[in-house]
Amino acid sequence: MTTETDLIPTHFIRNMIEKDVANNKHDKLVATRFPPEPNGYLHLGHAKSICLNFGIAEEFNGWTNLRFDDTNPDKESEEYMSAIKRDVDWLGFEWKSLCYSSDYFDQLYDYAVLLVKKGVAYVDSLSAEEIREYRGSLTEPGKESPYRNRSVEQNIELLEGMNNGEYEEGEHILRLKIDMASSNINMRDPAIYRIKKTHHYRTADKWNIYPLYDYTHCLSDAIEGITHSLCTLEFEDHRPLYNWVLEQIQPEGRPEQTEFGPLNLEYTVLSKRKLLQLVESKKVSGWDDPRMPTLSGLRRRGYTPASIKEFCKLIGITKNSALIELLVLENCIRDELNEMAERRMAVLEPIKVVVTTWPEDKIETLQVANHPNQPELGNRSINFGRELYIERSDFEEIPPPKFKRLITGGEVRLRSSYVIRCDTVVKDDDNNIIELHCSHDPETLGKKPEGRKVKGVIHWVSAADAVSAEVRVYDRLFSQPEPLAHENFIDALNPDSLQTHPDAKVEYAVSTAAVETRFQFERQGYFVVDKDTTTERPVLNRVVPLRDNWTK
RNA sequence: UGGGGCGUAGCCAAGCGGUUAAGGCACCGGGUUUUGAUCUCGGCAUGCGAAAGUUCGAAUCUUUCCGCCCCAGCCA
Repeated sequence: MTTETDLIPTHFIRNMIEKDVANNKHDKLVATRFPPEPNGYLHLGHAKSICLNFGIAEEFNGWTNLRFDDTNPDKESEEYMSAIKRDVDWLGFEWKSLCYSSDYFDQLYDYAVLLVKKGVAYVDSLSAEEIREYRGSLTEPGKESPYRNRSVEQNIELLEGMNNGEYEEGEHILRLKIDMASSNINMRDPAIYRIKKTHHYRTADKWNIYPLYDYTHCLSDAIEGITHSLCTLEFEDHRPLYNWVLEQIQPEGRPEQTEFGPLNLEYTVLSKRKLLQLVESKKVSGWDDPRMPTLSGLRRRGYTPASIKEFCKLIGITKNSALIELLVLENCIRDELNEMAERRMAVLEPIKVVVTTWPEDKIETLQVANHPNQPELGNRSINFGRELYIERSDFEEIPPPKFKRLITGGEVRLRSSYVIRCDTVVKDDDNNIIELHCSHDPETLGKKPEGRKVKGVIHWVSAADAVSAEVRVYDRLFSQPEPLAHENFIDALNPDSLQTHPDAKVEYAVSTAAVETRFQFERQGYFVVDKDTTTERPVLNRVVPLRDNWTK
């Protein structure tokens, strides 16, 4: 007997939080936040963070804020914000408050003035290049800026001037006065405010200066009363700075940062910058291209929220930078759709079959189960007639070994229907197969044929009822398991990641389905109705093929 | 050659000094099957990056070594 707790895998962050709650830390409150910068669409890496942040808070009866870390108006936009909200919502998580770092700009500025007055922040007037030189290197300490010891009055005046737009971008910058010789480069007087005269979509033209991440993030966490600030490993080196700022300012909240390993997935890239590059260079149709690892791409591909959450649960939370096999993701949606999706038949590359033993105008309506193991999903009617379509690849004149489908003179079962035998192959002048003339055995409907075994079963659609559709078969976006290991990841793109079947034949019951309806096309895989679909012409995307243990 | 992390099977991942090192995926083999699917049964680390050491006892503690990742944005 499995219990709820058996299903929740344990990990170091849950262990830590359990301990915190047991020790009455933060009054037993677990408050987290998901803090994306609105500079791109959310992807699977974010899904991992979303599931962790929202999931763990939910488990401990706490709450989670959705916070837009909007401190760099050059790269951010409202389009990204609404896409992010839509995606988090689609996954099924509810945020307690919708927050914006920009809502704290006044407070952040007051804190900055406070730091200047305390003598732990100063306005530097070195150029960006000089600052880089002064910063030293990984092995050499940095040296102090000549502007480091300006008086408080001077610093305040300069800071106000920066804020009032009296200086150009790059002329001055506000830095923390920490330690230019620190072995941790983040502590070598990090910049906390830069002049940027960009219009901000929320604060308009109020500010000429914008705060930087290290300064903004910890304070935003504190202001919101976040208890557990969970982020990825690359911020580990920033934790001392996170704590330093909070100690200086002593805001009410005492959030603590904990880092976990990022998600890497084979045959894809999980980096907003890289994904943006794919979008801008038109290598994909957009952020929601079904090949993209974005949540909107996965959604269009046919993935469900449950399948993505299941994936996040399976991969676990550790401090390893795990590289997950693609099939783990694929199995998640396969398993769900195997349970849920109604079966249909569709022929992607049709070849016509004429059942010569079937009367010209006879139509037989067959009742077919929508699911082999779930009778509650009911039946549907499909017609059998003299002319049918079968898959071109299901017929071979010269069959390879162990071929279980149709061959000249051979028999095969038409799924849910009769056994047919191929008598004649009709070809055109160029030796292309035009159609197959077959005969059926009327004694084989719902019965095994007598005196012989027919081992193959193939799918089909009746020509009279078939609806022409466009079926898009997607494959992995990259042909290399680690695209970023290449000089240029663009070179690792899979040229065959999309194969379109413009004249597929689907049974009628597919053509009436709503966008996002998912089916299993028997023997082939799972497919979803795309938003490009029209009443005249259904468009379907392949989510994932069925498992295939025989080809290799 | 500075700092911060990480190394348990092909891929994830439990394990926190005490029987034969959880589990999942993949893989291999058997059964069922009108989807070469599903389902089902079984197999799959004398070994925990390596080497020393502590201990009656080590994946777990110590030391050294090796490998991989991150950090020198006025990005987040």
